[in-house]
Amino acid sequence: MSDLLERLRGRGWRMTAQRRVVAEVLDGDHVHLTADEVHARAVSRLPEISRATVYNTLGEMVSLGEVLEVSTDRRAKRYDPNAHRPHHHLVCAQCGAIRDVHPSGNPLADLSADERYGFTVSDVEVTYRGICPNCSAA
Amino acid sequence: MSDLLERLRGRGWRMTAQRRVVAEVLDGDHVHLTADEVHARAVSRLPEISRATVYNTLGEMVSLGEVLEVSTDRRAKRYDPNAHRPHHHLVCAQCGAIRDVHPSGNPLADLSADERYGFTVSDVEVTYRGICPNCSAA
DNA sequence: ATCCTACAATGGACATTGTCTAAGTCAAGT
DNA sequence: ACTTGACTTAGACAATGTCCATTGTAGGAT
Repeated sequence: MSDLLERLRGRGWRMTAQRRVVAEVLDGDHVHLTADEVHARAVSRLPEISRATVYNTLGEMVSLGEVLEVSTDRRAKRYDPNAHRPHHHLVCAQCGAIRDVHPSGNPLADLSADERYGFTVSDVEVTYRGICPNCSAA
Repeated sequence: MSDLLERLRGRGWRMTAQRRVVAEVLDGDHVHLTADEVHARAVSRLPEISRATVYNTLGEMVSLGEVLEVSTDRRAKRYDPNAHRPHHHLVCAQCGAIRDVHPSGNPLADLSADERYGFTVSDVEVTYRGICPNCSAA
């Protein structure tokens, strides 16, 4: 089940109970938990795990490129284990639900040279906003 | 000079010294100050202005649609007085410098129906990241 | 010009998210 | 089983933002 855990193990990561739990909590599709949500779920499996460890572990997974940081709102960062398929995000403006999406165009090509102001542009991040089916029904 | 101030006045905004100063500080092109930066500059003109007032005033200008909130990093929100020309942002990953940009494509059209998961998509926000000329020289 | 009153400003407490540190603990190689 | 350096912990701290009770004031009414 845990592809993420497998990949991390294969990189000589020192495996600890805490790291295992964090990786397991984070695994899955369309998963975008905040650090404190990860911590809350981790605590239910390993009650003595500390907040700092969760933050550290998430940070390491990001550095290793196994997890992406997502900032769809300006509250907490969210962590996306689906790091190996490039994608953007669709966010419900009301309830905050997030889906991974794969738009067809390439926005990098849409930025002309004179709109780059001499920057070396390397990355683009696209966030779609709207209302999810649940919220528009209510 | 202050278009922003003019527009606000024209909406029956109750004009106070504090609001005037905030509007003046914020006016201009490629301006993207954080709330505390606005506060710092406001204080130099009106020493007794409080932080809460700056936050409130910025929030009201955003509600009135005269100023945009921009979240290019996950630290402080930034406020962009250029609310009447739709645009996206180009951010230096190193020093945080921000330029307004106007890409040619329409990313909304790039999101197919089956990638919308039933959402009513109304808006898209694009952030380009790269290194600015200053930082790449250094 | 002065008075009223609703709206605005103040300052300080509080909340949330995240970082840091010093000390204790443990995984994994030998 | 030892040893060691990496990991974990708890809690203090920092940055950003919100809230509330109190005080002040802009602008209309008199």
